Amino acid sequence: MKSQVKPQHEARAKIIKAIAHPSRLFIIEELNKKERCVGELTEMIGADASTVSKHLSVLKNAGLVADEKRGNSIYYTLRCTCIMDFVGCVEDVLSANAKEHANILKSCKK
Amino acid sequence: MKSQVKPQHEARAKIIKAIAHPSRLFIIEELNKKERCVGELTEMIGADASTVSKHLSVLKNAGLVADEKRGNSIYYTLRCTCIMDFVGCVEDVLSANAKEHANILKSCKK
DNA sequence: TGGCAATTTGGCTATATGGCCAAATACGAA
DNA sequence: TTCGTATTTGGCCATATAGCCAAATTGCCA
Repeated sequence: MKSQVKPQHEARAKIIKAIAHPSRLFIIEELNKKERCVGELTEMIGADASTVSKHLSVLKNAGLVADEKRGNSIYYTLRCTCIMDFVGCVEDVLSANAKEHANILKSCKK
Repeated sequence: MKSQVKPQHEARAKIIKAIAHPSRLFIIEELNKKERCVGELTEMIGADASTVSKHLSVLKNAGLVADEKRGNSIYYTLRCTCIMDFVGCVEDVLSANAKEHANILKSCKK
């Protein structure tokens, strides 16, 4: 790989990796609707608070969310809503996969 | 997490995880330009052919690329070009992060 | 058929990740 | 200051991933 290209791809992969987890995807979608504090997200996800906190720190390190302390909770917000567009693209892939799978099944029955 | 929501997020995360690797991002970008066989990609990336082959199978399993045998090579093509739009979004995040980082440095100097 | 080139698979190791628990920290309120 | 709540951090284990090498496979072509 051209030497210059690699760090660029590594930086991008880091961001995408931060998104690539079921709970973190869920968090991103929730934060797209409205800001949430750790406790709320923890309850919605149903995992240990420490686990959710770590997910949030992954998202924060990637620059995808911001946090703000208010009262005695910390509220997280989504910094880049264009991520949600991407979820649409992923859904397209999923439905294309499902369709293809159905076709394979159909051709087996022939 | 609502029981119904989880499998959906797992399916999405699987796809995104497949994209979240520097070499695989590189492959996706190359295939967006034109189809390529394993040997070409291997040379461009500079890793072992078996490694590149495994990356391609990850992408294929996710339904992101398709392969077609021609001559005695196997050519891979990108199935969903909307992924490239997403890379633009990731770049936005990266440049926002860079900007913020610069601001922090600036405020330290004050 | 036999050999060659392209690709994939299996096996192994090193490293990274996700999860829980327990403990530490931060901070508002009494 | 002391208590209590919210959140984060550290430690640990189980699992997943990336990489290389070696070996197996596939299919073209002499």
